[in-house]
Amino acid sequence: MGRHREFDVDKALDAALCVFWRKGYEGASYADLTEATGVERPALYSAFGNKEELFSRALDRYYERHLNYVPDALQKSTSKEVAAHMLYSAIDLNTRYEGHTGCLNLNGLLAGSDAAESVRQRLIDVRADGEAQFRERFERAKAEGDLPASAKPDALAAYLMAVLHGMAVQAKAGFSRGTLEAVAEQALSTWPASDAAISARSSQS
Amino acid sequence: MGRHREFDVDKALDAALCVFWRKGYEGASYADLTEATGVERPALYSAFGNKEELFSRALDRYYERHLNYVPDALQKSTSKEVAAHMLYSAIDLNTRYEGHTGCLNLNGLLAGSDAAESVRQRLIDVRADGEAQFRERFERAKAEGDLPASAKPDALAAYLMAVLHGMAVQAKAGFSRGTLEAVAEQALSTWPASDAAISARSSQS
DNA sequence: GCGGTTTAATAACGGTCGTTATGAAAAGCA
DNA sequence: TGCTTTTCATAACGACCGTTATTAAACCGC
Repeated sequence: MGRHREFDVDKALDAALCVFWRKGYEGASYADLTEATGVERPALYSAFGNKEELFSRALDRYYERHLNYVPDALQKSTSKEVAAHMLYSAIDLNTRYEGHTGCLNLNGLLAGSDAAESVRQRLIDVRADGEAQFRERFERAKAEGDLPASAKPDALAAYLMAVLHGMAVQAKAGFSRGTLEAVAEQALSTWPASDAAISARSSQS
Repeated sequence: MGRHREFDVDKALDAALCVFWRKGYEGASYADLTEATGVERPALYSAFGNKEELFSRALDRYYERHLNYVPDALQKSTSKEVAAHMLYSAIDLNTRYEGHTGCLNLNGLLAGSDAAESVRQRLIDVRADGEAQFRERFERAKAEGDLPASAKPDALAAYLMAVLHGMAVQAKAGFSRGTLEAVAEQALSTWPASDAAISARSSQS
């Protein structure tokens, strides 16, 4: 007996998941959660427990619903296929939703409240500056023949930064799907050799 | 005229830098900053302005003092040397200080307050679980001959996750220097081929 | 319809956040 | 020594944080 619950627990959890995905754990306030879920705070507490438990539930659901390609990847017949499946699935996940890019797991360690938006933007800008330096450096290397003509300096710069910072961080910073795909290709291949080295190698065989 | 400043502005900024490095922007409170710097709040405000300006000053100093290997890397003669210099310098920076691992830039997007420590640990654990799955999968691939006997499954798993999450995130999660170095090696090479493919290639030449 | 039980919404709790008013202490100049 | 100026430490500010008492409303079995 007793009064019936008036909201859909699963839908509320999905809405909370999106909030955590976008703002991280600390960055997501109950004001955000009540607005996104349409459920008042005490109802969230009675349904999910405290904030940490709610986040834990959202994290579990994230792995069940959005990271469900991991088992598929693990079942591929070769390790390289496993890696490729993971990389391209992650790109898809990280860029599918415009509102919450990146990975919930990492964004929980990444994002802050709205009050820190300008700071985050500043960090993103500084990061982009660093990448631009490498892109320019690789453009120069390409002009000097250090890199083959087929080399994509922006993709190389993105790859190097991806190894430094991670693809999920790049997705959070608003990178395009195409850029992430280029990073994945580089991650699965080797660093390009110069045209001179290539011609030397082909003349050797 | 007027009273003289009783604390060293540079030392206070260095102390604040370490706090931001470890806890991120939002995660670093003025209670933390006053404790680390030994300077009371009003003095920090008069010397640096508000929190955002103090962080901006710390970020500038971080780039000047700790990321000063970037220009050196950019001056290397080949792009691969540039990448290698960056990768190994970053490993050194990310693991040099036990108190503030990783990268200040990323940790500003990563860390939260102490109250969220258990949540962060939870995320770290989940991340480690994901990596363990790939390590196990690569161990199986090694046993099946999909990977050569010289392959290091834990290094391969770390590499794949590094492409997904980034080296700085791994450093923040407490990874060893050796693991990061292995990731850098992988990032500079290609994915290992199976022993069968290697013998086929060598018999071809 | 009534009692017992569960949920709903309002409002408030103590605590901490970043920030600042306030008055005492120290320094240079007259 | 006084006067002015700057810095110092104490303490408080309003706002928001996560959390919860409190009270009204909705449901079930009788």
